Amino acid sequence: MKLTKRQRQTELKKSIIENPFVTDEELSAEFDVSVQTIRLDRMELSIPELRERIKHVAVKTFEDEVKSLPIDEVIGEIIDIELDEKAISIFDVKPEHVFQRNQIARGHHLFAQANSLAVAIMNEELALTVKSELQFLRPVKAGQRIVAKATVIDRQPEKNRAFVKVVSTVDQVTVFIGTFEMYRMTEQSEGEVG
Amino acid sequence: MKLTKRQRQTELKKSIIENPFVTDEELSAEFDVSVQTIRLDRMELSIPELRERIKHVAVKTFEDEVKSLPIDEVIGEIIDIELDEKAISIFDVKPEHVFQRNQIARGHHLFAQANSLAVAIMNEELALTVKSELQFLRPVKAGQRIVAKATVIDRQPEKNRAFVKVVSTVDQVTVFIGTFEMYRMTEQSEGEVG
DNA sequence: CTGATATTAGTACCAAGTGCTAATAGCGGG
DNA sequence: CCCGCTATTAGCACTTGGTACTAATATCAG
Repeated sequence: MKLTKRQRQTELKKSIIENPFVTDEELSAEFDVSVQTIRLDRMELSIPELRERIKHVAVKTFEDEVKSLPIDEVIGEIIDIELDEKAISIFDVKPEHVFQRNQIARGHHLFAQANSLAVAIMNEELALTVKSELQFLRPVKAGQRIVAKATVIDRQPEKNRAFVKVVSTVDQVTVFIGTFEMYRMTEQSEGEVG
Repeated sequence: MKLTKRQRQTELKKSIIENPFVTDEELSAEFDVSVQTIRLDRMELSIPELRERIKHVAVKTFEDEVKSLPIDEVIGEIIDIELDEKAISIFDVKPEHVFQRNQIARGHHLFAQANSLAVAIMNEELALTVKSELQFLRPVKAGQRIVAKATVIDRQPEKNRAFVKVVSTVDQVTVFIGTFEMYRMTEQSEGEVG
């Protein structure tokens, strides 16, 4: 005996999920039934035709790509700054900043907020990050607001260096700590850093 | 005057890149030419038909999904991966990634590439970064291609930890080194990390 | 005015379907 | 053994979004 209708439909579903690019004709060969039977099965299971399945997959990923573009100019909004001393910025975590699977913010957004704040605090035309140590203490989820507070903890003007500590909190709970060794870039030495 | 052939083809290319789901008929309306002209244009530009374009997008993401890791959420493009061992990704630095004043890439892009590669290499549903140490050795400019190589240097399965080292180079010159302490997220402990 | 290029029109054909009708197969109960 | 039911198969017209090809027309430049 070939397979009961029910069994075949179960397997059909699996097959299509596993490989959405399969045609009715290929499925008809796989299950040794007519193409019409496959089509009836798809109808009963509400499985769309090949082209619609492909399109669906494509639209999904296309939208994902559009979403994953961000990280543009300034990350977060600076709400207070005293150059060379301290600065505060806020960053609202939105759906596009988190892992889809568990809604936890991806690390580079926390880093980006902290790092751009460290850059901003430098009273300099431009500053570059040289070294950094980070601790991701607690996961941050979509909908939460991260408050990052940066403080200049050490200055070495002769070496064009400054050290900045950034503590990020959500509802007064520390979620991230980063220390940044910053290089003050003056106009005569644009090329190298290390 | 409508548009020259050349102008139209340039715009056509843009239109299709922006929205690969557009049909020849829609394009013919957009540019006020016949469907045949659109088809000739596509031929000259070697742009495949709608269904092939959609399929291409779908196949791309489907293959990514089959590898079943958050590869679709990686910054940069993964060109080689051996789960739990090593991985390589490339990231092309574009104008939107650099400081306008001196064309140097912002640090968080280098971090994002390295960190997401560290996440991808973990053979795990989801991994989170716990700690990280970074060195920005040389500035990277727009137009350059960063090659990041990640290696798992230590595993502590009992603690759900792994240590990943990422070295990023431009033209064989090391520009960035990062070490990441990663937390393997298993289904029973979803909540806390620190 | 002649040629070359660009554009449009029209036909036949294809893949992978939908939607519909109709025929047939297999089996179980009375 | 026939009735009724479900399952399966077959066939046809039609759809989308094209390809491949031929032929006619438009436009412009020398």
